[in-house]
Amino acid sequence: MSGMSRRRITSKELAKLAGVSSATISRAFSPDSRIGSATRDRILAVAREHGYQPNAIARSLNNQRSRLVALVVNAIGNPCEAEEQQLLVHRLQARQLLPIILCCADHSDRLQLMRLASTYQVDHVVVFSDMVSMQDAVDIFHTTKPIIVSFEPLDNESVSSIRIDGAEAADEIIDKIVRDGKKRFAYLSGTNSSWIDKLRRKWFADALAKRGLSFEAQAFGDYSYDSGFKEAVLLLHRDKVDAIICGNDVMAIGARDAARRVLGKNTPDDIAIVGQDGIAMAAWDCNDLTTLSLDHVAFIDAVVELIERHDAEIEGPHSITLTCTARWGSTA
Amino acid sequence: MSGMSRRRITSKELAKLAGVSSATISRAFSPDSRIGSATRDRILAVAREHGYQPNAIARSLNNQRSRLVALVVNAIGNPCEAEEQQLLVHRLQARQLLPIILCCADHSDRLQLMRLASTYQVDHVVVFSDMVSMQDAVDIFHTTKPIIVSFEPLDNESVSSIRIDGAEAADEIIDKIVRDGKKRFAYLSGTNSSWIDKLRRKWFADALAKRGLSFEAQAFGDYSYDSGFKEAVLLLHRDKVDAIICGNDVMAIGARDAARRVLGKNTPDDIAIVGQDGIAMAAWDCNDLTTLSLDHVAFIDAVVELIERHDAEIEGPHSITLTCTARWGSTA
DNA sequence: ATGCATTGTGCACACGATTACACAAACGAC
DNA sequence: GTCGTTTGTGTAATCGTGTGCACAATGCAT
Repeated sequence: MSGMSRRRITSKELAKLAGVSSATISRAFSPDSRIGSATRDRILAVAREHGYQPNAIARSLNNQRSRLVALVVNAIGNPCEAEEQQLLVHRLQARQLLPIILCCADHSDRLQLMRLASTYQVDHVVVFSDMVSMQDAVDIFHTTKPIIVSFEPLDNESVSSIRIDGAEAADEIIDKIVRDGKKRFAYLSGTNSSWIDKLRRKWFADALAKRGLSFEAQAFGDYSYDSGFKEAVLLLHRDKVDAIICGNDVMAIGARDAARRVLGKNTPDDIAIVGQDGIAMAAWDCNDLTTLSLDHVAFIDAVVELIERHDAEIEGPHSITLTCTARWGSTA
Repeated sequence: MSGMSRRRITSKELAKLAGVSSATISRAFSPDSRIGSATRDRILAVAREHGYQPNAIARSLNNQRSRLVALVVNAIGNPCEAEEQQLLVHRLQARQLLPIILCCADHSDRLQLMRLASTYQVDHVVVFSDMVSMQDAVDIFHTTKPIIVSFEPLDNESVSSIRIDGAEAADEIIDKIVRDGKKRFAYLSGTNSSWIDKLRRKWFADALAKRGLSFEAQAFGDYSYDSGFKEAVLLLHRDKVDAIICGNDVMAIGARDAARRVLGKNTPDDIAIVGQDGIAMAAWDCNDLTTLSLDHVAFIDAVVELIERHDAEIEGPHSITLTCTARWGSTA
């Protein structure tokens, strides 16, 4: 417990101190290896005394297993992903896996960043971001056996994926809004054209089509409050819509604020606003959003299940489908 | 570009393919090493063709430098830290450093988690969380030379830190509220008793004392909207306060909602509510919070500066002080 | 032509662990 | 007492790079 020693002690040095060979040190730290229990106890005691812990970098090199997991995300701050990230990080930590965050803000260095991470021999890759092409991810991480991804289903033997189905819930929501008398719908996308965005838009477009309607206008934001606010002003003013389906909850809050503040219109009477994701903030009293909600716990359960399959070296990709539900607030 | 090769190619194999020794391969990838430029170009071409990239794990073992950075945080979702995390991650990535997230939710395994990370020979440690004692961090990471931390100043030769000063801004805010006629103040803490919480409370307590006032009540939340909501109900109802200083912005939003919803009181006339952090959400139209704001960019600049000093092996700890400012909204 | 500095490359070892193999000791069965 | 099995430990190779040292080749000045 001297705490002052600058350098980390190595297994060979500890071996000398304990009067054994370095192989025995290693065995003392591997639960299922042949070693006398007296020897193990003595070694662990000496190790504790000198603050020894096996070097995970060296172990990874030998093992061909780093216990590192790359998480590819759009952003850290944005709550639409944050809740899932938080859950996943906890689950990984419980399994003694360490998450490396790859934050892919702008396109230029996304690939370079992923290449850097692949260099660290990560055991798994979870792609949360809809900004990165799955094909790119596969090309870069092809060495790490199959890849765990989410959202985008890719016909590749080495990719497991999670599919999301919100068609039914979207239908319920559209049904309610149409019955409330709204006629002119707009879709406010979160990205210019990502796979997940197209999918979500289709759920609502299909529900409208079923009733002989379609989107009168479409706008593109960037998943942020500010973009929701700005685009909503245009949609309401220029396109005279009375219902806006937003790509996520944060933009929906921005749109609601814009309607109230700039045009003096209130939900749900003058205008209907719908979010997507079902983040905690959407349920706050000041927001009370109607939203197409995904069960985050179930989602992360699915991710963890895929990772466990991968860890157990079960061959072949696997696909899990989750269903969204409508969560009702006072905005639609 | 076959993309089908299961195993990663090694430097020795590439050496055979390029007709050189593995040492030369290594040199081809090190910018400042003695190697013929023709040889380097040829090697890089062959490397690209076979998808070779040097193994960072092996390099780290040899280098004694992992280029990994441990980020110790309270939570990922909570916006009060998220903006800083996001900024820092980008800055680290730009320096080719990979962040490992340690999310310290409950106390039980915090230390174990940090020990696990220290095993990976991280080059730097940034402690954002006020839930972990700096002394623990120092004990665990003492091998990674000095530690980069934030907030808690610790008298330790191996710890650099960032100090935050919000006394003056707190004084401004209290001044305004007192001039508005508020008399009974409460402080709503974010944690039971963390170092940063005590510090922030003191800024406001001092400002009150200067005017012959003090906190009439104190409550403890957990930095969440729900805890802000719940505690505010008690403070307003039971303790009849008319001003609440909150430990962060999210709790302040919860408190504002509680005042409005449960007791029908509005800011700033009936009651004053103040947040801390200055997150983007606080400025949203629906919130418009008065808050003690910290310049996140300046803060992360400071963190990066400390990391750079550390990387350059400049000896000795260093301390940087940042000043908060008052950001005015309609809640106080 | 000789001496010396510079450049380019290979050899071999180090980094710190894990693990197949070998071997000694202990043990039980007959 | 002998053989076979189990148990515990050491030896040495291995994981994939980086790098000090040695050495050949080249360039340049005299």
